[in-house]
Amino acid sequence: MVEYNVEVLNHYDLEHAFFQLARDDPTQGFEFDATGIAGHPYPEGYAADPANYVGEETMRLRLGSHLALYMRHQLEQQKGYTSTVGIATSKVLSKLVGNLNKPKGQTTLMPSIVGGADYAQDFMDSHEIGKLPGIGFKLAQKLREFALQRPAAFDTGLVYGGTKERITVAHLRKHPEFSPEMLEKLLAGPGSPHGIGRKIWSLLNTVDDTEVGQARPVPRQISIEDSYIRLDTLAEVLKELNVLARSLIRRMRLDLMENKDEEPVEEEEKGEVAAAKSPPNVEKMKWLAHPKTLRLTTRPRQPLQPDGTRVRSFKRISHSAPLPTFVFGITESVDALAEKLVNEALVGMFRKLHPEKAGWNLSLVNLAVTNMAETAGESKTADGRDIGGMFKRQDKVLKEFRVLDDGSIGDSGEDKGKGGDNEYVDNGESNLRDEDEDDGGWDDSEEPLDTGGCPVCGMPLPPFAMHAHMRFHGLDIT
DNA sequence: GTGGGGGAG
DNA sequence: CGTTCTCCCCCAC
Repeated sequence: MVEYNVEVLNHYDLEHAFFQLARDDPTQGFEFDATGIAGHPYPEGYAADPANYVGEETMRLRLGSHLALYMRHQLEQQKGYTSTVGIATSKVLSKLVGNLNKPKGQTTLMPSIVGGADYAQDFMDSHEIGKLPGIGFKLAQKLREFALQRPAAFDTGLVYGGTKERITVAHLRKHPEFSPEMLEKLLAGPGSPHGIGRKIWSLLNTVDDTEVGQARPVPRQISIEDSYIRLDTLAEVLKELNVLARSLIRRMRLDLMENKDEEPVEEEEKGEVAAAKSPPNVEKMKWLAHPKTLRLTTRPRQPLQPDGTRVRSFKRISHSAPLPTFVFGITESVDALAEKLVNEALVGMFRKLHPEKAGWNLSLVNLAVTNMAETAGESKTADGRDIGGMFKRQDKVLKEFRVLDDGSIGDSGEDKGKGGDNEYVDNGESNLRDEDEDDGGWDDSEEPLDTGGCPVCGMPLPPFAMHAHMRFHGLDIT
């Protein structure tokens, strides 16, 4: 999963981008370059009428769609990854519409504009409750029980997920007692997030103010686990702990180290190749983060019932301890470090978890390191070049270059230029540059764009708006 | 900081 | 499809 910092688009950036897309995108409706548009159909002629063409939300969604297309294109060109994207007014809605065209597609949930209809809500209403992100098996069962006024049956024999009942969001919302307070009573319990009732109520009403977070340079934890048909002797456990510890230390070296001068270990370098040649370039490698805590988790198998059946349990128990610092040693072999870790830490931890000499039988063992103390001096985010950067490099140009607008294009409510003639003021620079033949007009170079101007008219443009802008010039570059 | 619950992919 | 493995966040103590 790749996260981009889309939130860095500020209003000033958006105002310009809206304007570009508004006039450059001649399709003005459902057929702009997304693979899917979900929404009530526009009435005949609606999209062609300039009066209907200025909603900020619509503009933002169009911008988002173009940006998504651009990002997917870049991701595939530069990294070879295909991807699926959803574009909507919130994270949850984006995620849900993203399901409509996959793989290798994108779908935009357009705002409801027709006769007060609320497509987002209709869309939300149509989902089975357990399909919503954030509502897992446990919450879904409670909600189904509430809707049905009886325990929700689920496919016996199937251990996971499956339900016979289909309770939709609409079903729940229409329930006479449906309210934040009621949901709080139903769903709150020890350990559950505070205000979960209101949160779920909002979610079902398409209200979701979850922020887009920054991608982290290193994970919060690294864990290795294995499951077992039968694991009930200490000797076997020690052997498995050794296997897991070796694997964990290799993972730590792979994910938490980087070459001092070069950039982090390349993806292709990870995997077996790099693992095989550890410790690699001992002198050049340094830790990006030092986990402080070691955690051992097991999942004991339930004892047999009197009737001979076994209750399947997924409850885990764990014990944590400070991570011995010798595991960061890079001159010693992985095998030696693992052996030491088992003897000096894990055996003791295991005894805490399972004091009895026998009688237990483990179905799973997990080994994790957590509490990363990140090494200072690293950039805090994992992003390479963020989206904001594409705009910021153009700031100087854009500032001399205010789009003068009569207000019909998106109402920002802040410092609009005066005048009403929709005129661009050329800054005098012409920014002709070479185009690759096959990139659809997008700049695939690693270099920051120059001013990113249109080769025809010189107008500064964010790269992902270039494609639409060329169509505006009547040049078919697809 | 530790231990457990719930969830996502 | 169901299962396994990994990772995430939240909370009480």
